[in-house]
Amino acid sequence: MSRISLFIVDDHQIIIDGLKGLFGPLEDFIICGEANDIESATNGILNLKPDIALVDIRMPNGTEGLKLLQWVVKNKLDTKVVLLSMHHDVRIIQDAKNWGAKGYLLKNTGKDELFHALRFIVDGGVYFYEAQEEKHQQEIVFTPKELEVIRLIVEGYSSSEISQKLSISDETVKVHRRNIRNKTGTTNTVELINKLVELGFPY
Amino acid sequence: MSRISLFIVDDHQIIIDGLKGLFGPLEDFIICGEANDIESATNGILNLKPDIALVDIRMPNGTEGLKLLQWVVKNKLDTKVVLLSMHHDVRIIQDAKNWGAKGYLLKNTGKDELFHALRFIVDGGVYFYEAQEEKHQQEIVFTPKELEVIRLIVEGYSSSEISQKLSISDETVKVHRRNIRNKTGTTNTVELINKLVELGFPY
DNA sequence: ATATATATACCTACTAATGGGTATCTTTTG
DNA sequence: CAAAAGATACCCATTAGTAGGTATATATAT
Repeated sequence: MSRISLFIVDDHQIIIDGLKGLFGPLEDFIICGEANDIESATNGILNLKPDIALVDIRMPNGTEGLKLLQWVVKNKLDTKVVLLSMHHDVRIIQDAKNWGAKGYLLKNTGKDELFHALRFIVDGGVYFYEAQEEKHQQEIVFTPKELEVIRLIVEGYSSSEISQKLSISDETVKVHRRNIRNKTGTTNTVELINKLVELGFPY
Repeated sequence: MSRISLFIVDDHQIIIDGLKGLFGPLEDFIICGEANDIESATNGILNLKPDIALVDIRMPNGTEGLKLLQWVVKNKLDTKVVLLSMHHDVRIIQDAKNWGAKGYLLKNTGKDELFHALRFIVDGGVYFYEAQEEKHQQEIVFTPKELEVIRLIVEGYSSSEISQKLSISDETVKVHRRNIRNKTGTTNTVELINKLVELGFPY
């Protein structure tokens, strides 16, 4: 049986180098390529046809890891995409599952769990990190419309701008903002943004 | 000559594992310990007396790496502290230099530069990353008062709260805010925060 | 089917923020 | 010394955000 070929995509070179060091001593893995951005990644994956692409979700321009995932799926490539993230983000995990990712791992995952997950995925499994009921802070659930509003708030748009983009009244936007503040226990937009970061939201 | 002992502090286990993999094959380095938080780090450094502590600046509660640096310096330990960061942040680099750090490296530094820097530091040098005149966006310089105001803005305080904390008029705070917005080319607080993140500011 | 959740939109009232202006005082720099 | 930069504080006007209310329609779930 041939070695499992890995392609690593991360904008932080030190993580790529670190993963190389991690996988170097292993008999059953080989890192066949790497990329620091999406364009290089698509080229590399097309040419090298790796078994697995290990992709950092958060890159300079938002969740580009998801875009790469979508590209792989749309092009019907055999490469299995495994996403790496700093945070446990239920929404992104759901998106990733829906788009056909084979795994979602946190960057503070230990190497043994990483190896286990990748071998499991190559054998046809999927491996998604699930928070183990750390319900000391009960999960905040936003409605779909609230999520749309949140994404525009964090971009810096005002309520009237958001109302235009969503084709609703600015009064409605204000209601959504109020509900979002109440759900998050915050009293102004900056506090809200800090809370969202704390929840691992913007990545 | 004995091997250079390294102690790694990072809240992301995968980076620790990655660095272990990186240094594993090297004859002249040995990783003698690791920690995911400040308390474990102080214990480990006290007991193991490593030559170098490689410390992630940004941890869950702000720039804790700087706190660890200060602790090492205040306790007059022989361990040399080298800071790792995601961003090139002139203010933090200056703080780090003032507090006696021996180095400041970006996480997207390649492994060869990392090795070179650490050997250089062990030999008595210092190694601070300097942006190589990427003056396509000219550096934004904030006055000391503006920096105080910025740090309170990003915490979520209103102008009147900031005025109380700084014992100045809220009208003066508004002036500082206006000047800060003008310097950064932003028109509201959320845009400002996004700009600051882009500049690598809050870490 | 009735209750719940979601989305919509309005109301009032108040506070905060933004974008201008002028002016004074101090410190630093040439 | 004169000029520039920094910090202070006020003026004006307008927009934006916060905090509460009611109300309606629709879809979802018990």
